[in-house]
Formats: sequence, structure tokens, C-alpha cells
Amino acid sequence: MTGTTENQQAVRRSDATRAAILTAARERFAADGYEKATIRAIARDAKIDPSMVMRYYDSKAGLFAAAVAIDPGLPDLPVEPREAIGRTLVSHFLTLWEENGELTALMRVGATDPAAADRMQSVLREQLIPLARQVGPDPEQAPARAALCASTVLGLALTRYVLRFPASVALDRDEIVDWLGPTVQRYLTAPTP
Amino acid sequence: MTGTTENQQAVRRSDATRAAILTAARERFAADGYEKATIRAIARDAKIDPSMVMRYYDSKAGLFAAAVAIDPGLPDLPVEPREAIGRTLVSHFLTLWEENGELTALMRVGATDPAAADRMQSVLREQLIPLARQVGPDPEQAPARAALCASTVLGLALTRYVLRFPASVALDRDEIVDWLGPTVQRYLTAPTP
DNA sequence: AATGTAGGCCAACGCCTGTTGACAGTCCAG
DNA sequence: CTGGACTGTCAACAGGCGTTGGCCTACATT
Repeated sequence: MTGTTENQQAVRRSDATRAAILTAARERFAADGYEKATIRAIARDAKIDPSMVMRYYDSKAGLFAAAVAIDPGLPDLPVEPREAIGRTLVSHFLTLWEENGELTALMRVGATDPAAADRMQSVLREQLIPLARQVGPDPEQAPARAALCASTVLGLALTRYVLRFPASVALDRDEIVDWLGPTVQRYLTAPTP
Repeated sequence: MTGTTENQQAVRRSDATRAAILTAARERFAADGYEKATIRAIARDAKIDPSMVMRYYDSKAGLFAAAVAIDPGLPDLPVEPREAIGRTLVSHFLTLWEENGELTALMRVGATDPAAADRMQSVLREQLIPLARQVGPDPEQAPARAALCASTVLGLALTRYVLRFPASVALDRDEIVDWLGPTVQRYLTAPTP
């Protein structure tokens, strides 16, 4: 132990370094994807030696896992009024994506790495499908309806934050909510077409 | 020149090899993305020496460019009846994607490679935006409306063919057209919300 | 003040990558 | 039948990668 004799969570002298590594890693992974984001480059950004990364995060895979640990927190969303759930969801996702660069990293890497793809899927399974079951007309359709919602918001994230299509980047927040909100609303609550 | 003295397009003895390389490259790029799809692995699949790849396609980048050369052919789509354009587009994209594995490759690589992302964007610019201009109420909104359509179909392709979310894979073709068709229709033709 | 320990740097390892050039067999035109 | 172009193999290169272990430094405890 270092510093205080308190147990709980000791303040390590290396915390600043750990944070610097994590920040640099998020930026590099988000910008370059998994393979092209080298540990050497991340270490250079964080102004430390590559071996420090191994000391604190064991391996490149461990570093990535630590860098993209994030919880979208869908269960905390207000479900009422039910006819606003579409707009609420879209708005929530936009905020999430613009505050957390690691989501872009997760998506870039998920395109080629099954483990990252799995992490994204777990959000669908554990948060979006339950929500669809809660607000949708038929619990049995929940997976399909949730999948459509996922494809809607991830499609926007793809064109706007990953591929950066100018026409998609140019959309402003309200416009997106106005267009996608009703779409998600329909996927979740409308009767089967 | 070999074979016939005809100019036009000579039949080279190596055409079979070239094709084998291209096929193997498409599979590997689609499955693994750009970095993880090594020339050695592609050559092994095609049962030839890695140096042949360089001889026929100059470099890895050249091979990729040749492997994903494809034209979605949107301009040939029937625009009438106008109220069916949404379903027509979605249906066309589904066919395209299931017939051409290179689209998955292009998307996997586009997630990290700007050049591939550009190629995808050119489809939006040269084919989807003009179409939106043609059928939409206000030509000035064409880029925004086209971008929303792109995010719709690419979102589905992402969850279904790249990330392979089971709930998205489980959707059948008609279901997808029934759900996404009206969405695209609205993005293209509905008044601004 | 002495001492153990955590933080940090350095040099090196083995591996895999894209790419190259020299060499051998095969086919066809003259 | 002979020359030259084409197809293909082999071995090697230079460089970058993740990862490791040894070493010095500086701090916190005793």
C-alpha cells in the first residue's frame, strides 16, 4: 500500500500515467482501429515507454478492453410517455456518442474483431431487447424490433462518426431526432406491417 | 500478345490464376478486414506464390482496389411508381449485398481505411443523392435525405452482415423490406417533419 | 538514515509482414 | 528447331510489431 493507510481504494502514484495511457489509447483506437493503433504509438502519445502499457494492462487486448469499458445505461431511460420513447432513445444515443469517443473505437474495431462485435451485441441483448419487450405490442417480436432499432442508430453512427459522410455530418442534432425518432418509435410500437 | 492475334482483349494463360487470386482476396478481405487479411494467406488460398499477387496487382492496396471494384447501379432502378421507391431501393440493396461478398469487405475495411470509406461515399454522392433529388420534394434537401437512406441500409448491412447480430440475421427478406421500405420512402418523399 | 518497493526507461527477443530479384519450366512465333 | 516472352517458385530482405527482463531512480515506511 501507498499513501493513506486506508484500504478501500489506494491512490497510486502511477494513476496519472494510467489515465494518460487510457486517454491516448481511446484516441488511437477510435482513429485507427485495432491493428493500426500500435502500442508504440499510444505510448508515444502518452509520453511513456511501451513497456509501461504491458505493466498496467497486461497486453494490447487488455488495454483495448479497459479503453472501451462503457455502459450505455438504457435501463435508466424514462419509458413514459410511451409515444415519446423513439425520440428519447435517439436523443440519448446521440448524447452518448458525442460524449464518449470510445464508442467510435468500439465500432471501428467491431468491424473486424469478433470480441468487440460481441460487446456491442451484448448491449442489444441486455438492454435494447428488454426495452422492446417492455414497450412493444408482442414480447415475441422484441428481438426483431430491437434489432431494427439497433440498425437505425448504428447506421447513423456509422455514416456520421465512422465513415464521416459529409451529408451525414452536416445534419444537426434536432434534425436527426426529428427524422429518426418516428422511425424508432414505429419499429418499437407499431403493429406488424 | 498471346493466343489470337486479335487486339481488343487477349486471353492470357494466367487468367485462371488472376481470378483465383481475386476470389481468395474477396473472401479474406470480407472475413478479416484489410490488415488481418495477409497476402500470404490469400496466396495460400489461391494455391500460388505470394509474389504472383505482386506481379498481377502491384501491391496489397492494388489488390484490394481490384477486389472491391463494383457498381451498385442505382441509376437503372425504376423510379415509378413513386410511392414504391422505398421498397424498391431496400429490396435492390438486399439483393446486391447477398450476391456480392465484396460489399462486406468494403464495409469492414471502410471502418478503418479512409480510401475505402471514400469509395462508399462516392456511391452516396453519385447515385443516391441524385436519386433523392429526382424523387424528393425539395432538391436542396437531397443530400440530407439521401444520407438518412444510406444510414438506414448501411445500418442494416452492419448489424446483419458485418457484426452478425443473431436478431438481425434472423430477419427474413420480406420482413426487412416491409419494415425498412416505409422508412426509406418517408426519408425520400415525406415533408420535413 | 536505512531499506524495501513501486515507477519508469532501455535494449533486445522472436515473429510476421509486404515486397523484391534471381532462377527454372512452358508455351508460341519465327 | 530456336529464341523470347510468359508463368510460376524460392529464398531473402528490411522493417514493424507485441512482448520481456534487467536496470536505475525516487519515494514511503521504519
